[in-house]
Amino acid sequence: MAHRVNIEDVAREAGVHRSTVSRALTGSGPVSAANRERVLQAARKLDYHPNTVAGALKSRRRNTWGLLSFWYFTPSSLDHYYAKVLGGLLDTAGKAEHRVLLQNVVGRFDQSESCRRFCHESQLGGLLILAPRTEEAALKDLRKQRVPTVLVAYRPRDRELSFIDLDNVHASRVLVEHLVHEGHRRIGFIGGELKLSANARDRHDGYLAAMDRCGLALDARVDLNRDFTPGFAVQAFDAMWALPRTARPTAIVCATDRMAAAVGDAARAAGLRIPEDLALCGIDDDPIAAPAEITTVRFPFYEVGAQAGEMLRTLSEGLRDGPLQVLLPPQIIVRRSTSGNAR
Amino acid sequence: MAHRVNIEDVAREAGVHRSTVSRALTGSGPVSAANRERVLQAARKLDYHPNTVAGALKSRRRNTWGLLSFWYFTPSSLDHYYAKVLGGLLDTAGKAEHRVLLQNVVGRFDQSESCRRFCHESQLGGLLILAPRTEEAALKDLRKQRVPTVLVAYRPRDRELSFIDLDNVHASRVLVEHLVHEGHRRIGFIGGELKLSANARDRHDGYLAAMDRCGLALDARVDLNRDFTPGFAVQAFDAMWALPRTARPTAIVCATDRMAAAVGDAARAAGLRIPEDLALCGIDDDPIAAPAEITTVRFPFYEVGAQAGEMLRTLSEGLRDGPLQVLLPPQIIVRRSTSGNAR
DNA sequence: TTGTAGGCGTTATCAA
DNA sequence: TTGATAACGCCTACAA
Repeated sequence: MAHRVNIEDVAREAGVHRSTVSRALTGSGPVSAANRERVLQAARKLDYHPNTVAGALKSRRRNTWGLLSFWYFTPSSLDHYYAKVLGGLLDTAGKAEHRVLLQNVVGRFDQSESCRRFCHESQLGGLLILAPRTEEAALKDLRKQRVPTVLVAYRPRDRELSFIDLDNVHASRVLVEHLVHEGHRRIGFIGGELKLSANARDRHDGYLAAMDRCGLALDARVDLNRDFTPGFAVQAFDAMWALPRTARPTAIVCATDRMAAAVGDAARAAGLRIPEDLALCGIDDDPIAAPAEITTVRFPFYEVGAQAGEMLRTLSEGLRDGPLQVLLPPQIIVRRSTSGNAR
Repeated sequence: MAHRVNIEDVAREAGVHRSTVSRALTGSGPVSAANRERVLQAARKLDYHPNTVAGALKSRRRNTWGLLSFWYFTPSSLDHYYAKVLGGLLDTAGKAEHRVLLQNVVGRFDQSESCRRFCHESQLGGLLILAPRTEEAALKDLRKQRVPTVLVAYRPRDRELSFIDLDNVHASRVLVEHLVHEGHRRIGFIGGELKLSANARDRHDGYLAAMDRCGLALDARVDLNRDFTPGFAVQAFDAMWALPRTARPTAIVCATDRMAAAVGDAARAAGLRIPEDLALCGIDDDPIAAPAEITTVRFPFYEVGAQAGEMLRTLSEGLRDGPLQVLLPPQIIVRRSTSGNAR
């Protein structure tokens, strides 16, 4: 291993004591202008970069944030979501002069143990947890650690935990309102398993809330929920189209873009024109949505990461006592599947 | 800040000296069975996790790898690529008991300075650089640092640098051979700017090599290269279709899936059937390729990250003197756009 | 304004 | 096999 230049080398080069070098470079104390200049020159000449690891050890300042994920990097369209969240976090971390350390855990694991190990071993100043499913029991004893923790893209039942999540209720609400604005009155919904998935529930709740707010009647025959597969979506569409003409919806909100795309294909195969005979929209802004020209809502993943970082900063500076809880609204993207005028 | 249990606490609890605790936990020296047991119990009881930061400082062992990226996390389909590479790297790092530290630099920057700072400040044991374009000049003096460095998804001119990249030449070669196998003889190519982009050159080179190997004649009128935009792809297709009937290609390899999709739309609009009248393929396995049913090649991004990690390990253990240079071949995915039988 | 001394938590090197 | 001691590179009192 080559010799790494350290603070002592700079001190020798500049002809001062190492504590003067430290003060000059961190600005943590008084230094004469002449000495500061000498130190800066020496540092530049020797290409000195302070060892922040050692610095953190002494100063007990924790300038590293950890991102602990329980993620399967399989061929899945969700990977872009991971990357964008990370991008936002990295930007915020950079501005706050914090490093970001990653750990991914797959398979069987003890979430609580993973968190504690990660925090302690790496001396984290903050922890972000990115997991499709989070074991809340595991998180309870996390608060005993004094490491600020934020759950990303997961809304815990325990109201004492900080989290940032996407507002799925808002998503379907906005879509229904858009459809109403386009003149639709009979609006159907095709969604996921309400009992198992909080996402499915939220997206469905938004539909119900918007229908209610707009004064539209609900009809169980056009509000079908089972799972997020495109296959079910097509079945649901077929069932709706088997209804008497006047009972059929003129527009359908699907819980995902992939479901909407599948319904679109089936509808076209049945001779329907989109959006003239049937308007369609989905949720997620999946890569499939743009080429399929499906109206959807896009979640601000980058913002999730960026704000998660801000939350850590707020929490660690003790600016807030209680937990921080944020829901980010999605942005609607109108495409041809709901509007003849779009694009 | 709450008190963190340290090695001294464990020593007191176990009734031994802290150096015995260290030896017992790291296995770096002799410890009696009885004492080892006592130490392990005490550690478990106190929920002790060694501060790896302090340990690394003393032992001068560098157990952190850095991933330095120059990446724009913009709404781009390339983000899934970043995530998959990262996934592979994290898995390898986990197995090697290394942490992964991230840094992303956007905008104007001095790559050389970024690298040195990152390595030194964070005491990295290895550095991965993930950048669409890498300043090679900046990397030259990186070798003076004794930090093992691997360029990811970039093939430098300087043959002394270690890198891992995707085999773009192989990609188009495989596609041409597939088309020949399907019976095509007149195969066109639509690609990017050969002067500016190494990717564009490689993909074009593979086309030329495969045509040559298959004994097929080249025709400059059906080998058009300008840029990677779908707009250009459509122009190129129009130009090819303006040719005399016998000069037209029966199949076209596009340098990207997005270009292929655009050509497919234009061709269908012109009344052609895909693949009967025109076979089409692209490269990248872009999210658009599956729904558009376009034959393509998929690059093993996860493998890139995983192998990049292995390369760092090899380099840091000094198992190899020279640079490590790896090209990973893509995998062809046959879809309807080239084969009536596919799917 | 500067230098001295001590310690952050761990591991390495001794001597016992 | 164990314990004492000295680092690692830096920061932070405090004293000069």
